[in-house]
Amino acid sequence: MSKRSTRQKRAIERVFEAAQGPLAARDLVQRALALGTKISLATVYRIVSEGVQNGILTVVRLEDNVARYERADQHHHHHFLCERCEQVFDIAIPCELVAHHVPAEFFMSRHEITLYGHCKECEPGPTQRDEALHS
Amino acid sequence: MSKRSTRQKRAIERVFEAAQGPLAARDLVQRALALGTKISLATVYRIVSEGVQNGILTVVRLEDNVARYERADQHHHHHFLCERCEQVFDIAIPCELVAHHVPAEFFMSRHEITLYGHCKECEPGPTQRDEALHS
DNA sequence: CTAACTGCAAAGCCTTTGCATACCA
DNA sequence: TGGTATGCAAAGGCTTTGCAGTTAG
Repeated sequence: MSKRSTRQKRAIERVFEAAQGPLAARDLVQRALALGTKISLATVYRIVSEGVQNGILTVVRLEDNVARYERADQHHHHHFLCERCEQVFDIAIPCELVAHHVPAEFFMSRHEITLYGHCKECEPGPTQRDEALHS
Repeated sequence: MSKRSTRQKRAIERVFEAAQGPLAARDLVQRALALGTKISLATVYRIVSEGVQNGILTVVRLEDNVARYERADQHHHHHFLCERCEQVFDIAIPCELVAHHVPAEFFMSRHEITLYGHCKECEPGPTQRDEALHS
């Protein structure tokens, strides 16, 4: 459990409050910095790991292989990854029927639905990954 | 494109033919070895990368942060990750309605549905991760 | 004051890559 | 034989951890 309230923890809390979707460790560092609080990646990882253990945060892992974190106190939702700007957005999809189609030999504790594509701001074109490859 | 047929490539092909679900790089090495073909991790990664580029294979990334690969010539399906034995199983779930619930500001190119839980062989108990932590 | 926390740098895991060797055609 | 493919080891990206210095209470 968290014993002390520090500048860094308060900054991360504020960042999560303002967030529209799950955030990666480096996003958290940048946004904390934007709020005027310097914080290291190591500390971010320590804070979010504790948050996950406490059940305050959940981890979201999509295909791009970076862990993102979001507050656990939201109602159930799903995620959309824009493959151009690499942002993740929260999305709601009815999913009651998922549970009804699990074969009998499996015991499901939870599910994830993830959509991939691009968002409104991102016109069709090269992905950020492509850009990086050619720079 | 693949220019030559080598022992290693043939072994990996055979492994994929026998597979029941997506396989991680280290699984591919082990199973090729079980078929009597020695192969390095580097070569496995090169072979599957090429397969993905050619559209012969697809990548499956779940929450445990390892890339798994499977043949692309299967009809659409989803995945179940047993959090105990860390095996991934193919599963079919009707998903037509997913497309109907995408907000207008997103353009979806594909989706993933992933189930987490445990399989029949794995009784409830500590996960493999837990075991590793306490050994 | 002192236990908890932070930052830095090093290490770990998965994956990719450079380079010398092996091998298919 | 010539060029492709492989294996090893080193490097890269994300995440974790050890340790010394900092800070909350």
